[in-house]
Amino acid sequence: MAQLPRLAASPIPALVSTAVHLPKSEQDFVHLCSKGRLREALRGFLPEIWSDPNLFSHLLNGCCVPQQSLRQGQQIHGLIFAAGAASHRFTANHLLHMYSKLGQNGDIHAARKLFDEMPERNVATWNAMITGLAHFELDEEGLEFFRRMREAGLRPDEFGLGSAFRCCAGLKDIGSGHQIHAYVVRNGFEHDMCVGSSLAHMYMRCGCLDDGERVLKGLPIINVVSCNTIIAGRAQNGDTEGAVHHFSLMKAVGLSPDHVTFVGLISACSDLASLGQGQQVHAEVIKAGVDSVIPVRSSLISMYSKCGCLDDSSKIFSESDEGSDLVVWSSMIAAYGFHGHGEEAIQLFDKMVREGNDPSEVTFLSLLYACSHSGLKDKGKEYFELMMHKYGLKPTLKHYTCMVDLLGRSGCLDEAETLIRSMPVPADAVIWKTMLSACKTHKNAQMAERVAESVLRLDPQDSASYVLLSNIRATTARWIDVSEVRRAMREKRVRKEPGLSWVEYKGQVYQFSTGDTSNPRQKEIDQLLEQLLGRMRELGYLPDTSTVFHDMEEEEKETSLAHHNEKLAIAFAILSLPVGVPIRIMKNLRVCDDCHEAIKYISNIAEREIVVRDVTRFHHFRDGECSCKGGSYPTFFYSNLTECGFGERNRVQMSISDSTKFDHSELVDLKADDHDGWLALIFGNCKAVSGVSSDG
DNA sequence: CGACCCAGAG
Repeated sequence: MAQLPRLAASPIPALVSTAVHLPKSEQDFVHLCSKGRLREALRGFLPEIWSDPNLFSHLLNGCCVPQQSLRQGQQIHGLIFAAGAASHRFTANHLLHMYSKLGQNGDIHAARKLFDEMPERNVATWNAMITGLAHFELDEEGLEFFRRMREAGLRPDEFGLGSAFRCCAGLKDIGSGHQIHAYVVRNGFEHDMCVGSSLAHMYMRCGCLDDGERVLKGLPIINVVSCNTIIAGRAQNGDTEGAVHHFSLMKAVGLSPDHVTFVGLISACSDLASLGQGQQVHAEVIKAGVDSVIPVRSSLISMYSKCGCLDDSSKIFSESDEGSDLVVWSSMIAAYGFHGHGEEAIQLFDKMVREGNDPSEVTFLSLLYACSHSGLKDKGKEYFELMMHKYGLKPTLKHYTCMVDLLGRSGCLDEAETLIRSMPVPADAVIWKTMLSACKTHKNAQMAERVAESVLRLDPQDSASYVLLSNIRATTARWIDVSEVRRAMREKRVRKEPGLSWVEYKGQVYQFSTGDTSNPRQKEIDQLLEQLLGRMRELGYLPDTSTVFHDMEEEEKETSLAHHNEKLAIAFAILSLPVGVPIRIMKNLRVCDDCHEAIKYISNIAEREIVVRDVTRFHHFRDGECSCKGGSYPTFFYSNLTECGFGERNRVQMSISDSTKFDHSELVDLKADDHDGWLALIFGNCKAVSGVSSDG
């Protein structure tokens, strides 16, 4: 609980010492407050403030402008307390709102305490409390308060309704959403822009895109917020094309996109790992002048990292003048983790703490993830302790899963299992699956069998567990048990999601599925794979058939493995992409163990850099090593712009270089509205640009 | 007092 500052007789020296401008009128006072310049506001109005409690509301609003500290809000609270105005309902509502709205800096416990102690509550009181709970993602409690408010005989207005929908959205609780929607219709709030937008947002968050868009169509006008709702909604539901389409639509009707628009678009681009698209949007961001807005920055950092351009992430991070924003730090820590740069993630974390920022539980999650994926077991354990004991943060199931991953990966299987059994939250299927993959890595069949059963208790559809159980039992010749597993699979109608890989070539995306032979260059692909396989075997490669059902013939198993979708995609890429361009593959599942091993060999034999982005992370293969086992890693440079950004008809002289391999010039056209070209310039990879020449 | 947006395990 936040402590009130001691103040007694002398009023808050810290707040009044450095005033430079004295407000003369109440209007001045309000203006200064609204800009967050509270010291100056107070300095000129100190006498009056004691007798006019209404002035406090302006001060409290001033506490909520971005970049204000909780400390300052507490000081104002102290002042109000000293003035005896804390129980004034109007002021108290503002106070509640201040604690609720300071974002990460807020103090929802303080808000809650105030709420509980308030002698009388009106609709605004409840609204402020529900808004605060929604703000802190305490969605369940938020809805609970909404219900209590109605039980108390109060009629929720448009303010409370918006927050209630936000809670439903957070919980993906479409049931409550429907109920509150009915209340909205009955009470004539359906044409309110704010209610409508948050209602539409709720539907879209729950996956009901059409319902959401219908609500927005029923609103009296189209504005930036309603467009943003659609764009973000489509983006979150995987409809990147639709999001981009609505973006051009809103521009066509003359609405200027704001930073929220871009945040939605940028996340859409990282979901698709579509670098070219992301760069275009980045250029638009710069044009719109919102590139220094914090949420935009953090989503850009994340987008570039997810598209494989860690360098660009760190460039954006280092350009942040106020690198002090927690989310920006966390995004960068996560970006390092995503690429297996655990040491850098730790260094950044330490730096962040040294500069006086308190990490959140999300920061710790990213950090633990980074430790786990870089094999930094002891560091991970150290930070887990730090999180609980120094920062008093209660680990969530996600943190425990990270720790199980960390311990399991490094072979401490017993310790990992003990952690699952002793943690204060109930285990879910995911944490047992994590445990299972550790058992597999460290070849502990006995434990794996037990763990696989735990997984299946919680997720009867998990095909990997069935395959594993069946194979373990087959190796110990327990044939009766094997048929039992098969029967269970049939009964539960377990189906495996088919694995897919994608490669981008000349602006087109090629898709590959295992055993697929529909590619026009299939003959060449097969030949190349055969050649590669022969060479791989000479170098010591052995197919790993442990993930394939035991009852196939050995030869059949190997043929199946040899035509896994990722291998097909890589063969196609080797045939198509020019030498020196990194091969970038995207996958819908995790890269399988055999392919992971095989790609190491291929990177060596074909002398290619291969970057595989699977559902969880990046694998950078180079010279027979993968970054995820602590090896070296390549970085992306704009040398591959020709492949993923520039059209073929555009030409300008630019020379591209990096510190390692590439140093060459090429011709591309840089027109005034050539966003990619700008980006190359902005990122400084382009050393020189000569005059624009015509096509050909 | 308000809608839309940023970091996140496997």
